[in-house]
Amino acid sequence: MNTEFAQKVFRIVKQIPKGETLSYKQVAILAGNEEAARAVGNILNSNYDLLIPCHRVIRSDGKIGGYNGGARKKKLLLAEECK
DNA sequence: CATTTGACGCCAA
DNA sequence: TTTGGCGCCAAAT
Repeated sequence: MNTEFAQKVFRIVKQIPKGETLSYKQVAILAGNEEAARAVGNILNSNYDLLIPCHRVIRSDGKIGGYNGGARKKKLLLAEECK
């Protein structure tokens, strides 16, 4: 990475409270690039950081989207912590 | 260095 | 409402 954008993305996603979910677009906006929703997902995927609750980041459509460990697991994980 | 890829998003049929 | 297609960005090839 080494890019400010990626850094912001990580910081933001890390700060997502338990039970909260943000869309890639929202993260992109908070990161400073509203039109970088795609890049956000790409960054999380390329830099899967266990310190980052990327499972809290979903699509703006409300769909789960993708996940390194499987979208299914991600959904279950969210349901479990949102509890 | 140029091109493709991909965990997205929005608009038009 | 469900598809398809286009546009966007950063990272990987």
